Amino acid sequence: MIQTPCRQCRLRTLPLFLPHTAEEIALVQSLKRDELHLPGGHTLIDEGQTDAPLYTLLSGWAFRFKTLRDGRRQILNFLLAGDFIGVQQKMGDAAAHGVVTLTDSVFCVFQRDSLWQLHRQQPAMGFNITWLTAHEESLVDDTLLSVGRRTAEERVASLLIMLFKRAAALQADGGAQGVPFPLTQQHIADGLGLSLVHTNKTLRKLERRGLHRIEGGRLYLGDLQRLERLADLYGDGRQQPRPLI
Amino acid sequence: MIQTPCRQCRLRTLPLFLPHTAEEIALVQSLKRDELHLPGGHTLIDEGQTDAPLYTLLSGWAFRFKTLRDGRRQILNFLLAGDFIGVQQKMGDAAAHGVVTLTDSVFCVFQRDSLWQLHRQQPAMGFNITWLTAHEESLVDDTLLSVGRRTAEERVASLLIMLFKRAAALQADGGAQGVPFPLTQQHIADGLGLSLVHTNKTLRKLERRGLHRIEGGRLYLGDLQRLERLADLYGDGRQQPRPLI
DNA sequence: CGACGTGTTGATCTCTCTCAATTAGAGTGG
DNA sequence: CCACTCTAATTGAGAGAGATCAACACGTCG
Repeated sequence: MIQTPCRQCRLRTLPLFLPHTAEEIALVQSLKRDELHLPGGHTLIDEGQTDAPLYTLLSGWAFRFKTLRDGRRQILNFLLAGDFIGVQQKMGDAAAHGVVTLTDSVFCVFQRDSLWQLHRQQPAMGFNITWLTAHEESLVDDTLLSVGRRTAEERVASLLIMLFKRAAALQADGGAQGVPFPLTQQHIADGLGLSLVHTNKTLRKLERRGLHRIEGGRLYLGDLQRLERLADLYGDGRQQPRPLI
Repeated sequence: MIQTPCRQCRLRTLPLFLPHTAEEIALVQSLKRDELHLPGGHTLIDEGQTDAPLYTLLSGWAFRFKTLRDGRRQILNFLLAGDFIGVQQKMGDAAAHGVVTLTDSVFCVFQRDSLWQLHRQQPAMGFNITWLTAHEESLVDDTLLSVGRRTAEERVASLLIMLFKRAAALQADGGAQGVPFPLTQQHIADGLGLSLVHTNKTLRKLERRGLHRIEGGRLYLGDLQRLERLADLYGDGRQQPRPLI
């Protein structure tokens, strides 16, 4: 088990993340219990699990989801490097959603009371976590708007744009050569409240219009402007810097 | 303008809210800038507004929403007494959603850096706010599951149950005599991603089956068990105590 | 009393779902 | 090296849940 020291965390070098003091980093390091490597397609947290710790996604892709008894599944959002997992459940609560990996992933595992320790010992980090949590909610808000009020074409377009931008922000080249795209069409469907078949047809339609291309596990956007117009997405100054822990 | 002292806040007496120390309450009081009284149907925050302060809903009902350019509207969630408003936008950000009242409402207005002051001076409250924010996200998660994967009947049933439970928790009688229900069918439709007409037909269908009744601005549930089964809602230990600030 | 907001209902229409079948690629074992 | 199996993508056809269009009822209010 290779332990990455927080001080040398690859994520810290990205412009996306806030700088932190040595004390802050040392605190985070002291709370880190383990590093968990999972292959793609594996369960990190089961729906209803009661004892899930706090995680951070160090590398890879994953997603949060909920299901109905008969198996209908809704993906709540996709998780990329730097995202938090498990802030929701207070100690003792059942997880209200499951988490599954899309790719080989590495998670930092934190002890259960980390959230409290962080707040208590470094209020500035606590404040950032509140804000991060609120920001994650706003991602779900966006999806809810899509699923509730956009047509299939609009939904697919906006999802592609969102994922592209998030993934591009984690790359040095900013997505010039496309971004990794490990989702199957079933994941897209479950993320947008669509059926698999209709998702496929919609995707093909957009592709034939030259709006995007998915190939070899990578996503390339053809005409961002046209996609954004289709999705009714505002030019979008939303892409905020997200502090790491 | 009547200023309710936080120490005597009506909400504090409800079992729903956590106890707080005198220092905590004093701090909150010191950060409170104003009290805002709005009639029903009024805008508290415009979509895209950049300078919204932090609010707390002291009494009344409101909702958060987003719209597309052509006017399609999605209600993200309904706000009841005790809810926070505006944690999302960091200072300087544009509000990602609008907020409008459903009934005459009273808001506590807090200065912009309150969130930070709370974290800095009372980390325990900061921690609670993080958790509250995460909890609010889980409400949106629930709605997303509904809108993405439930049929119209299931959606309506689950919304009625959710609102009933939330409203009942704010009442002394726990909803035995029904709960206030200030939504129009258009609000329900916009909260569930349905059309107005179909919402009406679905509502009538459930009503004819004796599952609920809306009358004189109050909601009465006929058969909670049957409604929950219809909505595919789990018995639900979810109703957590929510700390007030 | 007319205008307006809200609720109700019937009649289409259509977007999306479901069912079914086919193709392609990756992996496995003989 | 080749059947065999599995998963993912693709496409057509028919069905259906929910949208849209249109009318009307009812209460409130200026």
